[in-house]
Amino acid sequence: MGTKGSANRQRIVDAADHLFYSRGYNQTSFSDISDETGIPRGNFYYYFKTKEDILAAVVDARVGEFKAVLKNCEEATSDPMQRLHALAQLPLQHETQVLQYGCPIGSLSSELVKEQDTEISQVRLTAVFDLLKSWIIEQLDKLGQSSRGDDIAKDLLARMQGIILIANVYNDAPFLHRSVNDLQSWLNQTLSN
Amino acid sequence: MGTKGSANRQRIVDAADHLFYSRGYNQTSFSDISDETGIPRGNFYYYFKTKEDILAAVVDARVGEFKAVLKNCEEATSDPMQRLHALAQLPLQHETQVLQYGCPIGSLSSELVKEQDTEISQVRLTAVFDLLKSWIIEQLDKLGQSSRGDDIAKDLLARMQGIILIANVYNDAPFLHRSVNDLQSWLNQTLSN
DNA sequence: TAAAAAATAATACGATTGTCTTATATTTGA
DNA sequence: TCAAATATAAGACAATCGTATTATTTTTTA
Repeated sequence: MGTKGSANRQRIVDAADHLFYSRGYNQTSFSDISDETGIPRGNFYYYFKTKEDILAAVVDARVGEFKAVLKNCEEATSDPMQRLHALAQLPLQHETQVLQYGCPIGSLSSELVKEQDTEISQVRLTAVFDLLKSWIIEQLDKLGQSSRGDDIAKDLLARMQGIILIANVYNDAPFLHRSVNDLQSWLNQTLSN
Repeated sequence: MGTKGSANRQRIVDAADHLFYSRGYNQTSFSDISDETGIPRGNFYYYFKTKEDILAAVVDARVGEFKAVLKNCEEATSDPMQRLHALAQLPLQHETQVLQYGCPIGSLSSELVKEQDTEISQVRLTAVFDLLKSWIIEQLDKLGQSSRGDDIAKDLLARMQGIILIANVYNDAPFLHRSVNDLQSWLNQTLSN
């Protein structure tokens, strides 16, 4: 798998990424990915031994995507507070998708956490959450909140997840906007101590 | 379907309820329900025309379950504030299941909201959420919060969902307890105005 | 108690699932 | 340039899916 062929592999991952998000992991079949990429279904085995291997590649891809997003946040401003605000506002930048499909991390996680018998690595499952959490803690450290860092980070993630879930289920754009706004007030209030 | 037979129908719904919660709707097959009930797989058609009909019955059952829970809250105390606190504490009463499988409403909703092509009634999807929301609004009315009722109700639901999702994904009991506690502080603070 | 209705059992159906194999084409390196 | 490695294509595989049908038993009702 040297120079070529990586292209097709990437196309599979891209299609799977999109389909896992819009339809869910279990509801996405090899045929679906085949239809979207034009690559024959039976050919996937050359790139991935199992469907879970595709999932692992998709999770890795999302980790990469979010790393890029966070890097953007870091380059936009050096103020940790503004960075956290940027993160909180992230759902608004993907409003249409969030309202339609929810959070790409949260919805996938809540689907995969139910797969008890299969061998979906728990490490992989929370990989994106872990990335976000440690980044948040980094910012909080700079704000002198190192003692409460872990708790506040989890709180922020939980709030974002709850907001997105309700906004998604009810397809409620006004709620999403108002709640993100409230979330920012909460950030200001919580971090002013 | 007079006197008898309702028993088997109910057993199917009960098994499906449990399996949809622990494995998810799409990951639960007729064979799974058959294994759990002992009722032959091919026999389900007698009681339900399609799998979605079973889902509808399960959603109806959960609506019934939550109505009973809310009735309990009402009988325990007549104070709307204490009732809301009881609701916020509900996840702790089902701690083990919540940590393992998440919220029976939230996880199912976030799974079903991705089924765009099929004809899963959106009304049914949010039935339990709607029930909870209107009950919360009722309590808020009595607290003189009728103007902000809808917003606060959604906020409470969103917060609970976010807490449960993070607690579930990380299987984090301490976070669940702390967050429910924080949620109650928030209730007191929000409703003291 | 006999006919009608309801319930149960068991099996079959076509379609689709993820996986795997084989055959052909393309690219690479000596 | 020619063998070796890589990539692509296409189809077959058993298993399982939700659904449907038929036959038998049980219950109800007149």
